Amino acid sequence: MAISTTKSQNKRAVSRNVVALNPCRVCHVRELSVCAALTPDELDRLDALVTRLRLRAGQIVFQELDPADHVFNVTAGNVRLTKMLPDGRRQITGFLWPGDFLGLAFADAYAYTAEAVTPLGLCRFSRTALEALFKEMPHLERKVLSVASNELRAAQDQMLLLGRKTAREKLSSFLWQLRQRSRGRDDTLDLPMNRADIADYLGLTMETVSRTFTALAREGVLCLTAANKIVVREPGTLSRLAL
Amino acid sequence: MAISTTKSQNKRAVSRNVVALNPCRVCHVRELSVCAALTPDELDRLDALVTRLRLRAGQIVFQELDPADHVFNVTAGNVRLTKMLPDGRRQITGFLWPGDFLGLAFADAYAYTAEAVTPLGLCRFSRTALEALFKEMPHLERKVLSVASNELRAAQDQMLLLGRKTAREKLSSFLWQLRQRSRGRDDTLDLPMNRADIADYLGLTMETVSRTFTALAREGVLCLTAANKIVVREPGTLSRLAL
DNA sequence: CGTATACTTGAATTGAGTCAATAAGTGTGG
DNA sequence: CCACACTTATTGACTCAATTCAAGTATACG
Repeated sequence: MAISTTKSQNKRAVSRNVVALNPCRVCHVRELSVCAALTPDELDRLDALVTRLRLRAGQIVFQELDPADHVFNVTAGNVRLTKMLPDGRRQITGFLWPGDFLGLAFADAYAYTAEAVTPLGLCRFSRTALEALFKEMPHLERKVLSVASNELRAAQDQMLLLGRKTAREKLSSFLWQLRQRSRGRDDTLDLPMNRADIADYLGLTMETVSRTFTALAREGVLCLTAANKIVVREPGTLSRLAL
Repeated sequence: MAISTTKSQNKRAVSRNVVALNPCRVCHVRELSVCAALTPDELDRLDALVTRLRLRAGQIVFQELDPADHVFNVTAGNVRLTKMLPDGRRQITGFLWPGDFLGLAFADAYAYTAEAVTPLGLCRFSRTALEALFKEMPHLERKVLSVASNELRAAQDQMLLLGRKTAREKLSSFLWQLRQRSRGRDDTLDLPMNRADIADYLGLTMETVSRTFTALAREGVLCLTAANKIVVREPGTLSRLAL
């Protein structure tokens, strides 16, 4: 009778005298996510509600205007959030990373489409179950409010970028943002998304993104060791360009 | 002994057997604001915490990076929320109207500057007092979360606008948005803000905004009866242009 | 009624986009 | 392991939407 650590909705794991590990307890992104607000016992409650999903790159988590029935936590991989105009012009409003919360929209329908940029791991919760949990765990609701408030701040920064920065400033800001997030590995950035995604995030074209990469590399600020691998050679210059 | 309806922190008004009106009870924007979530008794509690402020056009409510000690409700007039780059380039991330909530940022500092566009009426609450109220009135916290979620949706729409729409589409979207908000008066829009504000909201220059107004008027979509008074002549065309 | 402010219009410039051609990866099957 | 197809990224030449700079023209205000 081996202890399962990967299957969800494991009844045994929630029984009060089992010290052993339900998946939520050993979750490696817990401290990065809304779940950081929960006690071990509360995590057991949550574990009973979760459905774990795996998606391949390019698959859709949900589409704009779908009924907003679920919320998610990203456990692995990256998500892009996109909005489209009727003629196909696309804006990416954000990229998500492991630990990020997805589906925050207390409305009937999602306001954007969420797609897997890379192979993806997700924890899915029904909205109604989460809202029921809010009643018993006000600190969880507080945590979600603080997530919303952070997203709002990020959205305002992005409006400044989209409305007022040049192509070079936009790309520098983007790279600087990535560098801040992946505090750890020296100065090598891995870009999980392609040029078109970066362009649609920054309000540019793929060609302009490519040209700007080349220009920054020519000037010695960056070094492109591969299309998706970037070494920041002059962090100071990059941060100055990012404003 | 006349009943005061304008002075705040009126002890008499909160005593439980006074039927008469504390300012919150007769507030004409209550149903538009977070206060709509509160019962009359709860409004009395709130009334005891509020400071009412009047500002002149151009005055600053708070600045980016100020400690975020207060939250506000707009009771009259309009607010602009701005972010600046070091060299003075400005992005307006939103305009507020009577009933709107201001200061949503569960961080130490405000993420943007808030300025009066017109003469302004505000209700001010200390953040700590509000957060204490959350503990007793979870429906108030829920309401604030729903406000945050609406702002997030608006921010995403604005990112799509800034990143992907043309000048003509931007201005049409802006006017359409105003028309939706002021559902009521036929098709006359009053613009409280000047051309520079509109430009900084849409990621354009004043000149481009002005030229685009002229073009839309020349084509018969609009009529500019005064610089700040616009009659929408062809709402269908405008909505199509707005995408 | 003059002066400041806000808005409009014109002419010239330019940053980023479009269209088109290569180049560099990436994977597949022989 | 290589040849082929396919996708993704880069580069070049040209275009254009929006900006910049510079007058003008309303509008408001003491």
